[in-house]
Amino acid sequence: YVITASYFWSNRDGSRERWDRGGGGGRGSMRGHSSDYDHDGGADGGQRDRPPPHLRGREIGLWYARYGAVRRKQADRRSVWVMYGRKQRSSQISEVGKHIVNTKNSSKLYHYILTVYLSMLLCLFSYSQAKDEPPDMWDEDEQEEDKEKLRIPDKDAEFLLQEIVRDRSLDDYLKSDLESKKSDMKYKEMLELVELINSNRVLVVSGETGCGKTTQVTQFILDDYINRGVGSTCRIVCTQPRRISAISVAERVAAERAESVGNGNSCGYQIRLQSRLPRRQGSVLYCTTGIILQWLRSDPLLSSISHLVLDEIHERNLQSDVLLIIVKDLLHMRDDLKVILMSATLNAEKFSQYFDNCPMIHIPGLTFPVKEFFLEDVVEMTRYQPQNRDRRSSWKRGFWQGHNSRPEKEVKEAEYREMWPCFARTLEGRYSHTTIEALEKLDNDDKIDLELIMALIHHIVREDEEGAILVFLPGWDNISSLNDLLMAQPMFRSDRFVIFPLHSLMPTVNQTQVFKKPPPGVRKIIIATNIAETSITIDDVVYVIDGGKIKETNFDTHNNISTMAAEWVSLANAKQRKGRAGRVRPGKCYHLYNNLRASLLDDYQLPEIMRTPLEELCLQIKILKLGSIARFLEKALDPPTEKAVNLSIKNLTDLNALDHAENLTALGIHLARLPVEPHIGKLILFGALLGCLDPVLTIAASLSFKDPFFIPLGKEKMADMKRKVLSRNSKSDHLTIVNAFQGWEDAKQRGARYEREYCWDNFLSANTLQMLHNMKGQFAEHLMHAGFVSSKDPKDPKSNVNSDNDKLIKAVIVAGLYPKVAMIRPCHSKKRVKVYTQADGKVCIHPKSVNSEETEFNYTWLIYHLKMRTTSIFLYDCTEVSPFSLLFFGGDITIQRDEDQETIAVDQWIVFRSPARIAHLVKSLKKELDSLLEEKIRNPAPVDWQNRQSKDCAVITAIIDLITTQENYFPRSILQRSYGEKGSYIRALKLFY
DNA sequence: ATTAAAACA
Repeated sequence: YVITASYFWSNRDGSRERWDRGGGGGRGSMRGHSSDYDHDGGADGGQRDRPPPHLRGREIGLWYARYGAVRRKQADRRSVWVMYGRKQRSSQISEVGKHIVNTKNSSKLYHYILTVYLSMLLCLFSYSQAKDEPPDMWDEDEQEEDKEKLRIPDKDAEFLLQEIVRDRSLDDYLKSDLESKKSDMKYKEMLELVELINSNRVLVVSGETGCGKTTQVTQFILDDYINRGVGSTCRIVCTQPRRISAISVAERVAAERAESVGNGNSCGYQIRLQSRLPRRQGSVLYCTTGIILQWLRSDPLLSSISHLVLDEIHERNLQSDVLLIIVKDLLHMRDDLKVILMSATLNAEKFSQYFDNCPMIHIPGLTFPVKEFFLEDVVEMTRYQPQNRDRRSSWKRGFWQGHNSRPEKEVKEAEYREMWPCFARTLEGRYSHTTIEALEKLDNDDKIDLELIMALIHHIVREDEEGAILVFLPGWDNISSLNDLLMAQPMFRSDRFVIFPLHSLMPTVNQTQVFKKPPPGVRKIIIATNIAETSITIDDVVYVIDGGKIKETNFDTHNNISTMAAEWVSLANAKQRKGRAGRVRPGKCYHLYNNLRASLLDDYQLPEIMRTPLEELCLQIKILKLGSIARFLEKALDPPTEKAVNLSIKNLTDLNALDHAENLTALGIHLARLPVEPHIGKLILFGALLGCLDPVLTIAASLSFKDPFFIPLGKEKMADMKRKVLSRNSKSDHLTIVNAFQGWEDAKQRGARYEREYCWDNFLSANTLQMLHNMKGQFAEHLMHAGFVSSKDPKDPKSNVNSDNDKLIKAVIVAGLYPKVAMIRPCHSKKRVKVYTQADGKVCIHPKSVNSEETEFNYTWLIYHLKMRTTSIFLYDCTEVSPFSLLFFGGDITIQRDEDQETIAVDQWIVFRSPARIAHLVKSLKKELDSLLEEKIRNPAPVDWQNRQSKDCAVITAIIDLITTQENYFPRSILQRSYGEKGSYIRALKLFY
């Protein structure tokens, strides 16, 4: 059963506030007079639900009357057709009530459509559009408001100083208005939604962003409980995919309820390391999905929760998919739990089917209409002629496509090629010949045509009204090129334009400037990645240029490697991008792909659970005691492949986190408890055991979150240089971060001014550094609870006796990240060294790494964390490590004679030449260390560094001494010989001494 | 054969 309701509450409160302040452009209340009266803008534009401030007395009443009529007309018009289901199939609803509508699977499924009109809700709930901006922008806005007031003192004075005389007609109007709201049928119908929730255990609520489901549904439930006098039994938790949205939604809801967030009020939020909790009973909590997954560890039934609302599940994040599996099982154990799933319209049905065809209710969004154009329209209107390109790009595409794309994509591509001639014929007559020719040319190029985007921007600037332009591109490269192209033209350099590149690595993501509406006559152009699809919302965008591509990571199980490549967007992406143009007024969206391509786009991107390594998830499944990993994951909405699951289990077994019966080992339990992936967890444990906690936690935090460096556009080389300086010749990206972090701590201690200066000078993000700092605290707390350290302070001296020992820190990185090892082979003919891994053969050090141009290494081995295939296989971060660190903290040691050489090898492939006598000594010392570490893992206790007699201390200090001083005993390791074998290039390297 | 998508405990 599908139940469809239409709500007509004002969803544009946010835009109203903006217009009030805007003054500059469009139909602002400050400047509009008559225009506020004859109000098509009342529905589509400026003022939404309050009369303009310059109206007086009776005029206000008249305004309300008129405005109400316009709203109702709008509501009627919109309610006639409710878009429903995939591919814009629509179901007609002729009247309020229940109708049976036939949908796709007509033989199986009939849908009840219940329409609920709630147009008057706008009076009861002041709702405004959820925004995802960082909170700091609000401060800016308040300043704006102040300025605005100063600028137009007479208007304010007029409002303030007017004489108040009793106006009986207004009195009557106000009274009847209030009563009609109270008794309105439509308000009662709102209660039907609540009843639907009360009478079903699972409900799918579908609606586009901007329909208000996130802020309203939770409040409906809560208020219903309170009204029925059972408010104390209601405890609603609503999950959000992003930290910022959890906070901003909680703030909005609190504001609607005239309360502050948290403080034991009715609404609060909780995200990692930050919370403002509401009262325990009769409240709504917004939290990130990960929070719930953590709760499950202490309360597998979530027994105190009455309603679980999962928002934005259509995004198909790893965590929300996992929570869905758990919730589905949880319903068998908790018959009093209510689950509300909130999704975009496009695939809401799928969630309903997953929960045994649970009821669905649809809430139409009320964003402004956005006119869509496709490539053929864009070419026609710009009369664009593509340049002939050299053929190298298509050769390269062909070369990598087989490697980087999923097979389904290739099938789609073939289908596209096959249908192209037919499609081209349908264009004839409707489009000019030059356009069709241009389309054919464009079609043979896989790259996004930035010249075309330039032409389109020119066209918009020339022909269209004012309003910001947002361009979606897949990555840095494109953003940078388009920025250069624009900046090459004097027109765009003039003060009539402001251009913001937007990318997670660029400092612009933190600038409030980006969100501000520019002064009149100035056009804002934003060139962004998909960061502007969901994470960053810029309200005044009116024109969206959708480049049509998006970078997607994937996991290639065949070659066992993560990949990233630009792919065609999904329909969901395209829809989301389009929606970005309709936030303040009707907008336009230009898709840079043709209609044939559009018809072949996937509905959605592949769910994350099918694209990512699953090790961490497997540990979570085990610690939550959810049974067999494979059987659990089979229950997913879209299960990962068996191969991917088995690979993860194998990796965990190799890591000694799981035994062969798939049970958590002692190590596995510790790793599962730490909120990081298993390799990072191991890194953290070793940092604690070897007395270099603080720097190692910095590395762990950075690897599991992100590194704190910004890269300003156009200053890439400068940023590289700054990192190189901070590396202090450590030949390590990881120690570079430690140095940067310590520098920040020192600067911060000297004062806020110095902190700012330090971050600015070194291209560092203070926000990220602060987050890393907080995460370190969380890790240390875990370690203390587990018993590995005696203090929850990462900087406690007892945990940091060896923290100044860089060689030891590098060895700890080996202990954590092994077996992610690469071999360096100096290349004398060329500038750069060559790097190999066992499984991939030749790889490259990513140019961002401080080691990318390094030629003088002390050792021939690197340890890395992130390896990904893009145009080549890159190691994104790496640290040079010594043979002893590999011998002691790497895998199994074998000693053998190999072609008249006595050798010692780690896991058979990291081979060093060494006399058998020394090799056996190393092996037995390693054995001591292993048993000591195993004992420590079984019975965690801080190492007693004071008592040199204790066995712990003796073994560990011996090894630390060896690692620290080995150069004094052994000359530099030298590559002696290497030979290739099937699949793996290099097998042997020998330590010469 | 020189590069960077997003997000979370």
